[in-house]
Order: sequence, then C-alpha cells, then structure tokens
Amino acid sequence: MSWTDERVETLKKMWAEGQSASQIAKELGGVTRNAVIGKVHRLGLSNRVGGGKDEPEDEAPVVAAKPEPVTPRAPEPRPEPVAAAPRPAAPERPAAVAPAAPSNVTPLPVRKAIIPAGQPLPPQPSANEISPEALASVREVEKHAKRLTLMELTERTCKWPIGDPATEDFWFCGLPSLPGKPYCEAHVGVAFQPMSARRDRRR
DNA sequence: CCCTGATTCGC
DNA sequence: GCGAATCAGG
Repeated sequence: MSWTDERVETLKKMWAEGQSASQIAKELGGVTRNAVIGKVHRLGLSNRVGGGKDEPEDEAPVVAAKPEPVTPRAPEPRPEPVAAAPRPAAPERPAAVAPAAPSNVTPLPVRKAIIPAGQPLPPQPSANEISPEALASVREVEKHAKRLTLMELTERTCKWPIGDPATEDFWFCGLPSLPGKPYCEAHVGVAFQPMSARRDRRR
C-alpha cells in the first residue's frame, strides 16, 4: 500500500477528528499505526487539537489567521457524536432484543425525532423479557462499569450503552468484552438471547 | 496488559 | 519517503 492522495485525505480527516493512529490504520488497511504516525509527522500535522491529551505547554501555534475576520466561528460548537453511537454493530444476529435503556428508567422522554427517517428500523421489542438472573447480573455489573466514553471504546471493551444519550448521564460499560463479542459477559447475556429463554408474558 | 503518540534509522 | 522497532507514557 502506498500513500495515495485519497488515503492521505482519509488520514488527515481522521487525524483531525481526533481518531487514534491505530484506528486510522485499521480504517485504511494495509498499514500499521506506526506507518500512520510516521506519515502524520512527515505531513507535519502532529499538533494536538480537540480530544488531544497533551501537555498544555506553550501557546498554541495554531490560528495563522488571515487578516479577514469573516467567520466568527469558534473551533467547534457541539459535535455531540454520542447520539448515533449506542448501536454497536452486532456481529451476529441478536435475538432481536434491543438495548433500549439498560439501566436508567428513562424509556422515552418526550423527544422521538432522533430517528434518521429512511430505512425502516429493525423491530425493537423494548420489552424486558430478560431472565431475572441476567437482569440482576447486569445491574450489579453496571455498578462497576468503567464508564468509558465513546472515544475510549476498543474491540476489547464492552460497548453496552448505559444511561440516556441525551443527558450527561451516559457512558459505556467498558468492562472487558468477551473475545469476539461486543459486550462483557453480563451484557452478552441480555443482548444475545437464545430465543428459547423468551416467551409470552403479560406485563 | 491494554492502549496512546514520538522518535530513530535502515531501507 | 517509508515504517518497524523502540521509546515513553496513561
């Protein structure tokens, strides 16, 4: 693989977005994170912006600023990328059980217009026909959740969303995920139900 | 141990 | 220019 314009574009874009070198490398494919980092430096864009966690050090060498104060726009208003996140890709067909609101007791506030409107959404039973044991297990586990943010998730962290994405009380479980699974043991238990464990139950 | 970016240096 | 190896750290 070589650094074609297109690949460099992707690199720049993702780096600007605060994506990690490994994430970028994964996206591009055919390169390691070292290659990405190397390229980043060669391109001279190793600055820290946004989600960076570097030392404050001296003044920010950013903002060359043209003498034309046209757009009084601040760096970033409020990306709020969280909204779309709570639906981690399911590697397999879950038993059609949607996470909905795992812990908090806030099923449907007042706002429902978040739906992208387009393709029909998958059926979301939203009913908690989960075995009491599994539920209890989840409750317990969520007390010890690592409370990771979207950016902190990796392939080895549980991606089960906890809380209400519309509020600050939102995070991801973050406990060690089962190998090959997107969730930790407890959450896999409620996410991937063996159909047999379900049945009708007047609520 | 998982991960992060930074740097070096042979190719 | 490239990126593996290595370093330094969270």
